[in-house]
Amino acid sequence: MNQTEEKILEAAEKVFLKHGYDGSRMQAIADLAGINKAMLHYYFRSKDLLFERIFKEKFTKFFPAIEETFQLEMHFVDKLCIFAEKYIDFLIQNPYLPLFVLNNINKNPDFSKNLPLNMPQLLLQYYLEDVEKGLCKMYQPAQILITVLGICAFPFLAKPMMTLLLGASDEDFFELMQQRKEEAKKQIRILFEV
Amino acid sequence: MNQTEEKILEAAEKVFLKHGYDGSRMQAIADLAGINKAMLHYYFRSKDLLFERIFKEKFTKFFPAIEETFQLEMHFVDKLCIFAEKYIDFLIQNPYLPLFVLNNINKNPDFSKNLPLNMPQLLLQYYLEDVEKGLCKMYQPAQILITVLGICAFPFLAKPMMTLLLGASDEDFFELMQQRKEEAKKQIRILFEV
DNA sequence: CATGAAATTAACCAAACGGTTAAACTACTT
DNA sequence: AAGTAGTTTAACCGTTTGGTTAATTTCATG
Repeated sequence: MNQTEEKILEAAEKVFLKHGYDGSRMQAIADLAGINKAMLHYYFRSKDLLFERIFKEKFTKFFPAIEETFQLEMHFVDKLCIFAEKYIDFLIQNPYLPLFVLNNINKNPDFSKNLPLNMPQLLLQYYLEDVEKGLCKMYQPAQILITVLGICAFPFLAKPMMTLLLGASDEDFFELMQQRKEEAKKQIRILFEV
Repeated sequence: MNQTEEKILEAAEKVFLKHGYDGSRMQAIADLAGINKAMLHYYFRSKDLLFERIFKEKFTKFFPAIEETFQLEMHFVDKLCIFAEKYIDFLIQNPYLPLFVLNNINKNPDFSKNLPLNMPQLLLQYYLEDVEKGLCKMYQPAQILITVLGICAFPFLAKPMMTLLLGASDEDFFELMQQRKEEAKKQIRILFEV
């Protein structure tokens, strides 16, 4: 890929993730990329299209491919624990992803509707298999998704709040999330194991 | 309070909650209030001040006063269950509150820092009392806050996502949150009861 | 009913915004 | 060295934005 194009995408990602669509300025992206504003339009035509480019990628990453983990031969609960740990690890490196994605699903649900997304159905499918075998406690499918995603992603949605409440630095939060991995697995076992 | 002032505040609340600070237009607020745009500045001077007025109120509501509930003579877990039910009931009527508040804590942490807020310390204080008495499982204080708030508030942060995932209507989501109250209490008991 | 302060409006303003244009620069081909 | 297509820039454009102004309306008080 073109070097300039890459610089633009890197800058756009940072600016959009931090300020959201409405709060982002094309000039700010250009400045961060160290190029002229006209280049943004030369490569991506419009703010909308540049944003879509970034959002699609982030949306996909926020709902990760889970086949690899969930095809393993083990109990669903164990798969969930592996997933949780990996997912939290990923979010530690992308702490602003959840708030960004949720905001833009909220703002433009019709656009998000057209993006490919099979993670939730897949997760529920594997879940129900184990429930039928009596290997996993029964909950309503919707509650499963809320609970699992909430355990993993909520801390990151609430990161600024936690910083406020606990006066925690970025390093403190990082440490907290390291511990959260164990906490998440513990909770998942308590909630789902028969 | 002045009738016009009230109309402005009602309109501003709706517009700001839906579109956020950056996505909101003073003209849109004026239109919704059915008045001239200059009136906004006549009563509130600037967009910033009008927004602050709304945000302060929403921030306070998002971290509700919990003394009343937690001063009751019962186990902490039972208090938590009462709190969770009341809080979810409140959020059912204010579903966009969590995303709004979290976004603006994130955007302007310094401003939020100056707002009064004792709910978290209070909650932890009551928690630790019961832990010492051996009436409640031991967790790290920070994890308590994340877990409890996450159980209650995450579904509302994820509302647009859930709508996307499950194709749920507003009524479906309302029904889901009614059930969530029982789910939340169940989870709290499983997680905290000795 | 006169009057003056408060409330309300239409018209306006400067700055910021996303986007365009035409010219200039770069690098490769012949 | 001339030509050419792709890249980059400075300057510009029309619109939108938050905010202001001066004039008008409203209304309680003497």
